[in-house]
Amino acid sequence: MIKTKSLKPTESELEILSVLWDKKNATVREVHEQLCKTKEAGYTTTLKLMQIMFEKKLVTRDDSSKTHIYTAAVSKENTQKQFLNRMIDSLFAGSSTELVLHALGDSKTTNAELEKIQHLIEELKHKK
Amino acid sequence: MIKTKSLKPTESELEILSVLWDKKNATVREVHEQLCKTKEAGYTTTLKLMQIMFEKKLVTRDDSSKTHIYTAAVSKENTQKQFLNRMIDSLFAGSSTELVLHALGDSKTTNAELEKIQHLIEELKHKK
DNA sequence: ATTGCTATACGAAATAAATCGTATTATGAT
DNA sequence: ATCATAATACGATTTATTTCGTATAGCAAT
Repeated sequence: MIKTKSLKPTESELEILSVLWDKKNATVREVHEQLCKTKEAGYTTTLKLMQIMFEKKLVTRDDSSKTHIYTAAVSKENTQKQFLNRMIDSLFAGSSTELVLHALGDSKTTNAELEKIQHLIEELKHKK
Repeated sequence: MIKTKSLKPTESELEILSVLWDKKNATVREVHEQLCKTKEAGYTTTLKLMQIMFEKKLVTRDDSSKTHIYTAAVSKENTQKQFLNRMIDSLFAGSSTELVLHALGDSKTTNAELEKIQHLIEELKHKK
């Protein structure tokens, strides 16, 4: 088992990671443009954030040319898992089922999606 | 629709809320004892936190006697919903299905629980 | 080479969260 | 009434996070 020194991205870092997951890799400017669509932020703020993330090793970068190119260093899957688990522990008494019930109960999930979930559940049941 | 001025509890505040949800109401000491089981913290730290939560109206309290009695002022359900939504938005591209798939895929959910979820899904499907 | 543009580096201020020490006050037992 | 105990109040410090101004450097066009 790999020691995944659980680095916990902050909210802002998460936003940046999302962009990087989406684009595979991007410059500070590209990330910044993307963020601006939803929130208000100065360019140097984004830059600083990404530099800090680099120090924390949340991202890597290619600095061979003047304009650096950033890439997420943590996988979306692991990060999702990490947040999910934290949430399940702190809010759902450790029961992932409770979380699922809430997530579904609330939402306007389409039938197609519900069926997708049903399939997964069938698989899981048989795997036991 | 009630204006749910989205108060966002911090991690520490969430831990305290959990105790209150569990116990219905409790003194600072009771909350503190509970927290100590899992983490390290000074009594006055817990006290201060709860005082701040009182100012933020995350909790109410009965201060008619010297030892105040605290009660959660936000419901577990709403708080769960709020965090779930935030998480779905920021990490699962707005797709609650994706979140559910992850939550289930990862875990050692029992068959009984899986069936519980299946029932809910059936209900949801027919409600359309 | 100088100018103008765009980038990074870096420090420092502003804000938010968590922690704790000390002062004060209420209450019950002597 | 006095004392000991246990509670709250509150301010100060520390740490984390976010924000941004300013300095500096690369690069292309003139």
